[in-house]
Amino acid sequence: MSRPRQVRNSRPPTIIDVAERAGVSKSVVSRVMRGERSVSPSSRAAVASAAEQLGYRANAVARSLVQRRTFNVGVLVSDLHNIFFAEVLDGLYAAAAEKGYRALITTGNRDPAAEQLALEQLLELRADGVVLAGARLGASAIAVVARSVPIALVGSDLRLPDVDVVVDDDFRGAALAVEHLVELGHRDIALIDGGKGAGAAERRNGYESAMKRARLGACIRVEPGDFTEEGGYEGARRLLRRGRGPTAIFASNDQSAVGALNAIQEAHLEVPGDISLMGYDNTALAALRHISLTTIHQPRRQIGEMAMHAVLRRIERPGAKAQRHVLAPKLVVRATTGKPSRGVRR
Amino acid sequence: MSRPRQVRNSRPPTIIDVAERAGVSKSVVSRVMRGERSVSPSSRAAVASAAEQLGYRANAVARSLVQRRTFNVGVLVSDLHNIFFAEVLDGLYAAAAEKGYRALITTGNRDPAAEQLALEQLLELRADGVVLAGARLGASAIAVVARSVPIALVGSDLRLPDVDVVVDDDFRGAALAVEHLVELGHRDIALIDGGKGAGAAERRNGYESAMKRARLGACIRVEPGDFTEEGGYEGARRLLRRGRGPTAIFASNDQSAVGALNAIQEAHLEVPGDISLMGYDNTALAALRHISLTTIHQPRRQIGEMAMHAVLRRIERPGAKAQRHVLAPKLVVRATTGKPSRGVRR
DNA sequence: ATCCTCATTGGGAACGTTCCCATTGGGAAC
DNA sequence: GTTCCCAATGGGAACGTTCCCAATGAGGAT
Repeated sequence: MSRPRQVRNSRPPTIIDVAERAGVSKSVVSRVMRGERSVSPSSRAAVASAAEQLGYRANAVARSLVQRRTFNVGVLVSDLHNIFFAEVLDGLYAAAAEKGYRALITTGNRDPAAEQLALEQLLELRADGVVLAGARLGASAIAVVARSVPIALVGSDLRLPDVDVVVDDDFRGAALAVEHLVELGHRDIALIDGGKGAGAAERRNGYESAMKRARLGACIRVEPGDFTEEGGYEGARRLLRRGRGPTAIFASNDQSAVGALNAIQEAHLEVPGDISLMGYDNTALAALRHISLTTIHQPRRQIGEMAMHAVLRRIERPGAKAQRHVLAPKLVVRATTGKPSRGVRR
Repeated sequence: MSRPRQVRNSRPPTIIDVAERAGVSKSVVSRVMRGERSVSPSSRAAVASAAEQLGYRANAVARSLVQRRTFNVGVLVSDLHNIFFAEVLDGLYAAAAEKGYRALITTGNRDPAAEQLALEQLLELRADGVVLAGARLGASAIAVVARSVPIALVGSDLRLPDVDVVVDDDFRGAALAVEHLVELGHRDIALIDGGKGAGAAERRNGYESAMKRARLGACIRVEPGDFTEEGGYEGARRLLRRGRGPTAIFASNDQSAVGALNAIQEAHLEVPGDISLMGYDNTALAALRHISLTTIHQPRRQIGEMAMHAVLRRIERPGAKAQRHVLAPKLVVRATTGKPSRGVRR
């Protein structure tokens, strides 16, 4: 009685299988695979052909174990729905690839507990470094992790020891917006706030400070909001309801600007004829010709690149100090801003 | 002369360090960590406290090596900028977590060569399975990989052996759109095509077939497009330029519908008063109150869940056959569709 | 009292690499 | 012809787990 035929999807070939077929030792195969040069041309050819025939693929798991590093950098993104992070990820990827690392993305879906778990798993996988993009994680949790692995933050401006931070200068960005509107001749410039959202506080401060600098301190008006379309809509409605509405609205992000746009149209006002509108972030939304929103651009891709560079730098030089990197925003003028109307409004 | 003090950031603790401190063997520690129950309460407590004190974290790399599986499922996303995939990823994640796996995301940034490389790396990392979401990879490349690891496709409807496929029934979805418009009384319903985009061909076929079924075969008009805003804009402009324009435009995706919306407004036509407009995908764009686009919804999250389930199923039962899973789309009526105007147009 | 069972424990092999060190042999230098 | 050097090679240890098997001993059944 014969054994059942071995149907097993035979294990993937190892370095030893390749060595046998090529008639060399495993050391030689290893050297060829790693591209070392102290291998004779004939061995090299034999190994290459044997590997090809067997469909050999290096086992990164075994390699990571012995090298005690993975060349993986974990990226924890709070929210993949937020298009803002897509471009940050591009930068992250590109910078990692350039230095021979891979970026591994996970997400906690805006849930702090899930984020904590995801981070934990990244560490179990022995990621050489971690980038937290917009993480909702508590500062203490981050501080703990920072002791065991290089870590960089994007979006959240926490000041922790041994944690790199990459942020856009939101204070300056908001000032740019105000300056643009002032230059056009606006004085009654209202802000729709971002509440507790990332960067909201800085944007509010930037707005207020720029207004004061333009001697418009008396015109400061901050309407509550929350970075959502709904919030922008409600905020704008409240602003327009009051007796003397502003001639310009600066929404703290594009999303809420679009909401505001809606409220403005419902009030039968023209943009920018009757009222000017600005957003922040320069998302794809703002670029839609249908919306064509004047906004502030953050160098998203560059933010990603810098964050990755920061982590890689500290991976390769364990002693190096973490830093705070601040990037400059840019004004993007589109169709929603113009000179204030002198005529009747409302 | 004393040696320089050991400044080295001492290696992370291993199972052996924990064992020593707890006064048991490494086997016991391993058992506690894996939650096995044949461990005495006292040992369990000792191990737990030792691990806690040392800040021990299991090394997934070592575990994966000996178990010859990683509990990782690689997810290759063609484009993180495409919000469509965000929700698919949610489903993917949820389904993986539920079964004790993790999803690891990578991307090729729409570049086939980069995708190939990313896939290769996923396999080197020994992912137990792979999900390709909207991959631009060639069928032959996928077929090769499918021989060594369970793989599922989302978005691209390739029919390959040993490859699970999860797709929305785009044919049916397009028919839903046409039926909705016909019900409202439209006859001249034009399609703005999606070119070579994923699902475009099926949507076109669904449109044509539904038109014929409604005895409107003579009214079929397919305008070239490419799933972009620009393409939608140009397509709509061409449609409106002709003598007798359609009373309804069905754009093959939301993005191009927004472009079309723009062209319509430029032509000083009202939506839906003068002309009705539909999109496809029910993206966040369509939901903006400012746009409020009638569209076809794909069960994105469910698509992700099914793809992950398919892969996990074949990971756990290596013999299992791959399948093709087709999900049903849904009509979402918003503000851009209405009865055709009898009056003058243009 | 003796045997058996079962829960608990410990030790060693294995996973597939890389790294280090020793060995080999051929050619250059003397 | 001897010595030396260096390129090329091979073998073994190590990485940190899991898994398997053997050993131990307590307690129940006889």
